[in-house]
Amino acid sequence: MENYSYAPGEIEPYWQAKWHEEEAFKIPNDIETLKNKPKFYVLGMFPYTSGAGLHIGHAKNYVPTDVLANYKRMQGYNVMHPMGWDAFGLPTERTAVRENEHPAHITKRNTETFQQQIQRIGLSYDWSRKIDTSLPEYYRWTQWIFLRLYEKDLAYLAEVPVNWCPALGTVLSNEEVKDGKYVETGDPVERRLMNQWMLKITAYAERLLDDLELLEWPEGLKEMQRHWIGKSEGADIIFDIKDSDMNFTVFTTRPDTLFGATYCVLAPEHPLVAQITKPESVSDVYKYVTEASHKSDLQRTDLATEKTGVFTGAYAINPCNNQPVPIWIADYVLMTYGTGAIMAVPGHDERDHEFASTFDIPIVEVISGGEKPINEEAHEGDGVCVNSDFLNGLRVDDAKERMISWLESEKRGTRQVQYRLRDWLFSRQRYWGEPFPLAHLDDGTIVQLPDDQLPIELPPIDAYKPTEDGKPPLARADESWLKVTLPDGRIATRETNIMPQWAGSCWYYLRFLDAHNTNAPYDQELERYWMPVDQYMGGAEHAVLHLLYARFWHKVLYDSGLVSTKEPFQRLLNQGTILAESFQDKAGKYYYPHEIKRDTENVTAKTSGKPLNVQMEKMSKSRFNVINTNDVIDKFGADTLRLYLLFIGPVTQSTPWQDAGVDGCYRFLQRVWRLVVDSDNNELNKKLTDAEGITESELWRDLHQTIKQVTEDTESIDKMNTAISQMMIFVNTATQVDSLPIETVKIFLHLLSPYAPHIAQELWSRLGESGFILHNTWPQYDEKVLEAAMVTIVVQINGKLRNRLQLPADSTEDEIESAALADEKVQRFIDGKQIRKVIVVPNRGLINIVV
RNA sequence: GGUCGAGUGGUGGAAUUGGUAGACACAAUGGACUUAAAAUCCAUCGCUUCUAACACGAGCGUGAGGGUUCAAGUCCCUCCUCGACCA
Repeated sequence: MENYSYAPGEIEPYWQAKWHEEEAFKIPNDIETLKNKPKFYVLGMFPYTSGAGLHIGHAKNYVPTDVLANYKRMQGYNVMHPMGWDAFGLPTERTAVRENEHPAHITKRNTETFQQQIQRIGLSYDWSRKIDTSLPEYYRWTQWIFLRLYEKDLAYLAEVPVNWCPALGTVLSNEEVKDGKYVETGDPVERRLMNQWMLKITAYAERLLDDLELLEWPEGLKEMQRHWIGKSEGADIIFDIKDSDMNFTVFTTRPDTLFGATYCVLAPEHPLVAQITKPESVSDVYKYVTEASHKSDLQRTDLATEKTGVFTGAYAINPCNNQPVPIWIADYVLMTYGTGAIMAVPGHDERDHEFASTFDIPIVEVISGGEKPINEEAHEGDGVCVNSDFLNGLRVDDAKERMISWLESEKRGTRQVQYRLRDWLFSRQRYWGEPFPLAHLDDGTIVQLPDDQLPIELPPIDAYKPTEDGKPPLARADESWLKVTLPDGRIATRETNIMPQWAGSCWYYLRFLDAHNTNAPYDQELERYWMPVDQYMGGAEHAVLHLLYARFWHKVLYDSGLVSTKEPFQRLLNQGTILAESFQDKAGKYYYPHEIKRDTENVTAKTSGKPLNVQMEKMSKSRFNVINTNDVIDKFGADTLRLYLLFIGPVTQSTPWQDAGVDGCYRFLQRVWRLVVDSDNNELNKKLTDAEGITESELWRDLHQTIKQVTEDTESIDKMNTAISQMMIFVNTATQVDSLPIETVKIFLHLLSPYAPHIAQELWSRLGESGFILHNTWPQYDEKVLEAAMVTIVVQINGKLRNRLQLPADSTEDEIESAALADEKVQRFIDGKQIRKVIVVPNRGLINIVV
C-alpha cells in the first residue's frame, strides 16, 4: 500500500526550486518602489568560508535571523536579508600552499559548498545580492574606502613591535601565537620592531566609547567594548634625570600618590634606556632587554609571574619633593601603553609593591586606610593622604585634582586621558588579501593610486611565501605589476603588504544594499533608506574586534558624509554556541565519535583501548565533534533542523545538541502533516470542515492564544523556543478534535511558515491556495476571544496552595473572598483559626488567606 | 586575581519578572493496535510518606546557608560550583 506520510526529502527541494525560479525573496533595488513600505534590515554575520563547510553552529545563527526575516516580511516590511562570503584569509592561503592550487580556486570551491548547504536549509536570502570579499569587484571598494581613510591621515606607517616568526619569515597575528610559539608548527616567535601600516582607531576612541549609549546591545557586550577601549583619566608627569638635562614623561591614573613614588621604571624598549644606563650596568641591562624581546605582552604583564628587572644606575628626580629615585627597567612596563615609563608607588599599587619587595626598594605610605601595614600589602583603595605635604588630609579624588593643578602650574605635568585601545596594525605579509592602493617613489615618499585605477588586483606569483630577503609574497610579482606609472608619468613601486582579514567585513553590510554598483560602493539614497542594520546577530567571539573595527570605519564614512547613521548595527544579539560531546584521552588527543566504544561505565578508544574523557564542548572541527547540517537534513529535512535548533533553548543560550531530541520536532511536523493530509490516500484529512460557527469553539481560543504567543515570542527573537512549544500545544489539541475548521488550519500555517516554511507552503497549496504563504499577511489575534467566561482561582492558606475554584471571570474581590471562605476544603484548613488577613490578586487569579 | 553571567526532574528547557514550580519536548516504564517489528495512539513519569492496594491526602523540593514578604526559582547578604571575557 502506498504511503503518503510527511516526506521532507520530496517537498523541500520542490519548494526551494520554486522560490528560486520565481525570485520569491528578491528585494527591489529601486528606491521609489522601496519607499512604499517601511524597512527592516536583518543580518547574520557572514561566514568565513573554510573548507570544512557548514555545521550546526553556523545554522544556529542563520535560522533565527531567517525566522525573523520571514516574520517581518509578513508584517509588511521590505526586509533586507542577504548572505555572502568573508573569503580572504589565512586558512585558505595555507590550503593553497598545501594543495599547490591558487587560493581563488579553493575559495570558489568552498563558497559553492557553503551556498549549497545554506540553500538546503531553506533560508530566504536574496541571493542576487551575494558578495564575496575576495573578488575584485568587491575589494575594489575596500581599497576605495581605505583611500578615504588614508586621505584623512588615519593610515600611517610606523615602527611597531610585531610577532615575527623567523622560521616562516613572516609576521603573525596575536591569535596565532601562544606561549611564544606559532600555534600551528611550534616555531619560536619573537617580538621585533617592523615598519607596518597602522590605522588610527585611537582618534575615534572617545566616540566609539560614547556612542555605545545609542545602541541596543547586550549590556555585557557593551561592557567588553568599554573595557577594550579602556579609558583612564590621570596625568602626564615629567621626571628629570639627575645630573643630566634629559627627562622622561610618565602617565599615571594616581597623581595623588606622587609623594609615594620611590622609583621609576622604563620599558626595556624605551629609547632613553641606552643613554642613561651607567657603564657598570650596561651588560646586565643589555641582557635583560634581549630576554624581554622574546616574551609576549601577556607573559610580561601576567600578575602571577615573578617580577623581574634591572637597575640602570641612573636616578630621576621626583618633581614634587625633589628626591632622587632610582630608574629601573622591567618588562611589566610596555612601550606600547602610555609613555612606556611609569612612576612606581609600591605603597599603593600591587605590582609595584611586589617589585619593590623583590628588590628591596623603600615603600612609603601616602594614603592611609589600608587593612594591613603598608610593608605587607599595597593599599589601592580610597583613603586620606599622609606624608604628602600639601595633599595631607585630602581624600583621593580631591588629591588627584589638587596634584594635577599643582603640576600644571609648575609646568611639571598635564591632565591626560589615556586609552588602552591601540592603533590597529593593518598590514600583513601574506598573499590572500586586499593589496593596498599605494605605491612608493624612489625618494621614499608614498603616493596613493587614483580611484580610477582600482581595483589593484592580486598578481599571480610563483609561491605563497616571503621572498628570500624577507619581503612579503607580493614582492615575488612580475615587474609589470610591481612597477606602476602614476598619472604624472613618474614610476613608483607598489606596496606589497596586504590588508588583514578584518578589512572586508568592515563594510560588507553596506555593499549588500547595492551589491552590483560599479560606480560607487553603494548608492547613497539606498543607504539612507536601509541603514542602520535593525537586527544583527553573530557569535560572541566577535564581540570586540570585528564590531569595533566596523564601527570605526562606519564613523569615518559618517564623517565623510558617505553614510547617514552614526552607528551601523542598532540592535545586536549573540547566539549561543552549540555544544556536543567530545572525546579526549589523557594526552589531550581528540577522537571522532566513530572511533570510540561506549559501555555502561566507560568510554574507550576502539583501537588502543585507552580510557577517554567525555565532555560537552563547543562544536568545532578541532574537537572532532561537529555535526554537519546535511546529515540532519538527509534524515529529517530542513524544517525539522530549523525547528530543533530553535526549540532546544533560547537563541542566546549555549545548548548541547542531542540527536534524540530532534525526533520530537520531527514528530511534531508529522502531526501537522496529518492534520491536513490523509496519509492512506493522499487526500485531505476527512475531519477538515468548512462549517460555520468556529468562533465559538475552544480550539478557536487556543488558536488566538497561539497567535498571541507566537507573535510576541518571534518578535523577541530570544524566545522562539516557547513559540514552538505553543504551536505544539495547538497541534496536540487540533489532533484530538473531531472536526477541524479549514480556516483555523490556514491561520495556523501562517504562524508556522516562518519557522518551517516548506511544510507550511506544501500544506497551504494542498488546501487549494496559490502563491507563497510567506508573501501573506501575519495573522492578528483578538483579545476578546482570549477572555474566558470562567477563570481558575488559586486559593492559598498561609501561602500554601490548598484548592482551586472555578469562578466567573468578572467576580469582584469580595465575591472571590466569600467563595473561597465558603469552600469546604478551605474551611478544613482554616480549622477555626482566626483569619488575620486576606489578600486577593484578581489579575493573577489568586487569593491568600493568612490565619 | 578582577568583571560579567549561570546553577530548576534521568535530559534539553518553561514559569506572565514577587503570585499555581517543572509548560513543551527527549529518554524511560506500562498498555492498545500488529503474526512480529516499526510507526501511531493512550497512560504514568521531582523526592518522601500515609495505605493491604488503588483513589485521595500530607510533608519536602529550584547549588548550600541565612534574611525580607501574606507570598521567593525570582529581591537582599554570605558561601560553593561551572562558564565567558579581561589581566
